[in-house]
Amino acid sequence: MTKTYHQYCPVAHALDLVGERWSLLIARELLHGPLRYTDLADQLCGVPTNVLAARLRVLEANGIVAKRRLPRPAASTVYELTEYGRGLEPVLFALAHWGARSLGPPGKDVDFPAGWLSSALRTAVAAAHSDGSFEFRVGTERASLVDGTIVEGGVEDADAIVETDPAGFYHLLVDGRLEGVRVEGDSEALARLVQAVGLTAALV
Amino acid sequence: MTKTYHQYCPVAHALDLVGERWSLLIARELLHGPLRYTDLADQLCGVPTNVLAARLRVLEANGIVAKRRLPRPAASTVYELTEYGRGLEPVLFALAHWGARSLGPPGKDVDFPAGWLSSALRTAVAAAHSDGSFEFRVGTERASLVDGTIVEGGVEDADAIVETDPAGFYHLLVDGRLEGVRVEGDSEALARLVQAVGLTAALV
DNA sequence: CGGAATCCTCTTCGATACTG
DNA sequence: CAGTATCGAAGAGGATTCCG
Repeated sequence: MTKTYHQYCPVAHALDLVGERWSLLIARELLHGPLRYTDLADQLCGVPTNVLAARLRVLEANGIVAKRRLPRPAASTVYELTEYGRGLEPVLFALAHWGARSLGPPGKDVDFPAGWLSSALRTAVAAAHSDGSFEFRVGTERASLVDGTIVEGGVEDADAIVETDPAGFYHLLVDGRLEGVRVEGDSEALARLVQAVGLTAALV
Repeated sequence: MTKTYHQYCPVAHALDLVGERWSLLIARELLHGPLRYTDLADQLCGVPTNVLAARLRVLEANGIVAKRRLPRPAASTVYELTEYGRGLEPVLFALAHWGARSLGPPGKDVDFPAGWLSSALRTAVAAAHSDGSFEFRVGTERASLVDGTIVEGGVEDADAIVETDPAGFYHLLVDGRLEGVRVEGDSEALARLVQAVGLTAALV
């Protein structure tokens, strides 16, 4: 790395490692699991190929990302986070919590990738401790929260089933607003969940 | 801002706001309180003045920083974080926790600004809940931790008094190592504190 | 086809000098 | 004190090309 802040400070040092453009978004993608170079480039959607290659090189040199050659028959290489790299999860959660407030609800033109709901749910409730089971239905997506852990798809005997659209889901978890949200079952449990998430966003 | 990631994602949006070089370090400085332009430039130590001006302009436009003209007799302007800007604290704490691990202990050549110890202590125990009172003595610095809140200077009847140098302080809180650390009083309470901090670093 | 390296343009950065 | 102006160097963005 040629450009460093030259400060003895953990924040400055962290930014020396992952503060360059695209680096944290690469980490965000790799948190979901290993990815090939091309898939990474696709999902980041807009990163120049030379920049992606340069970032991966630096991240690998700093022990944040590891390059692994798949055994057989795949015959391709994947990039994955090291243990230290996975330590970026709370950083990304904190950024997401902070950014969500000013992001605003999604417009109708936003198209979400498959599986977005469970990711969004995981990010939202990351630091909140919640009891009970909840099933969320947004568009064709299904994801559930069972005693604090995320489950893809529905769940039997959920305490509450929450059905809404992406904008309603946003308002529910970011503002605590229930407009456009249909709740079946224990709406008080949901209210407690929302409050826990909201408190987290405010406190943590 | 002319350069955005164009993604509907809270992380990408957060980085659109504070992902540019120097922005988060500006926020870090302003977390301690309002600062004048020149003091900000001094403490960031190396930021080009045009870049600092540009960052402040963007941060202000996005409601993260506010510019305020001091009433009298000071006749100068200060920059301070808005409420939304103060929401970056957990982001900076998360970055600091993550960065500390690979930062390594300070060398003898590092010179710390006055008051660094209480800041470092606050960052280290940010998310840990701790009981008891501890007084830390590092060089000429004194800072204390009383039932989870930071106090500048010493404290009476501390459960434990911890005396060490900056490198020992680093190892104590980052690695949980006690080499070069002298403890008077309840060393078990200190061990619990260190464990809480370490768990936090690993989990959160 | 996956995984880049190259070329080119444009913007930004860093350093210094200068001004209301 | 609080910035703006200037300028060379570095990095980003976009398209294309190359290699196994």
